[in-house]
Amino acid sequence: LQKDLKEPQSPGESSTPYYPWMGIVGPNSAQRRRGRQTYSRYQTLELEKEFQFNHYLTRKRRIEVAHSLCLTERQIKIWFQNRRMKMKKERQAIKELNDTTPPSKSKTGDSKTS
Amino acid sequence: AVMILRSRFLDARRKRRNFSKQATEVLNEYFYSHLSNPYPSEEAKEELARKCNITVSQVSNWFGNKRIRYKKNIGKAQEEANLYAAKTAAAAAQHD
DNA sequence: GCCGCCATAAATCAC
DNA sequence: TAGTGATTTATGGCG
Repeated sequence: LQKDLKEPQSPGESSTPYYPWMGIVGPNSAQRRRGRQTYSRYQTLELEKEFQFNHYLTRKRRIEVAHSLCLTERQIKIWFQNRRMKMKKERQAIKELNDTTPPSKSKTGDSKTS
Repeated sequence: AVMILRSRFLDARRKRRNFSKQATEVLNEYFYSHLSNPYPSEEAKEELARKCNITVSQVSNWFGNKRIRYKKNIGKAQEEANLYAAKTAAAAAQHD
C-alpha cells in the first residue's frame, strides 16, 4: 500500500496541507450543510412496529405511514433502508460473536427477537 | 415497549470503552500517512482490524469520526497532525 | 426508470 | 466535561 509523500499545495508551508476530501474551506463551507432531524420517540416506535410487521413497504403503505407520522415518503423509505442495514449489521455481529467465541457447542441457532 | 427495554441493554453506546493506545497509534499512523485519501479499502480495514484487535465496523466508525473531526479542527492546534507528519517524514527519509 | 444496497457525511447520543 | 466510540438521519452512486 502506498503512502503519501507529496504535498499538493504549499510545499514549504507549515503543517496541515489540505486535500479534496476535506471539502472546500473547512467547517463553514456551503457544500453539504445537511441538517438532521431527530425523530420523536413516538415516530421511532411506530416505525419500529411497522418494521417488525414487515421489512419492506409497499408504496401504498408507505404513504399511509408517512401521513400518520408527519414525515415524507422519502423519509420513510430511507428509514426502512437504514433499518435493514442495521438489522444486517446486528446479524453479522452475532455471527462474529459465535464465531470468535469457540467454547460453544450447545445451541448454535439461538434467537434475538421476541 | 419491548424494544425500549431491549435497546437499554443492546445499545453499544452504553458500554463504550476507549481503544488501546497501541490500536489508536496504528489507526492514526494509517490516517496521517494516507492524509490525501484516508479511505481504507475493505481489505485494508480488515488488516487494521486484525492489528488493532477490533472489528471492521469499529475501524469504519473510527475513520468516519476521524475524518469529520479532523476537518473541524483544520486551522486549530492540530499538534497530533504535526506529530504524525514528522513521524512519516522520518520514515520516508529512511527509504531514501 | 424506480428501488434497494452500500459507503459515507454530519449530527447526536451515551458514557 | 471534553473526548470518543457508536448510533441515527440523509445523500449519492451503482447495479
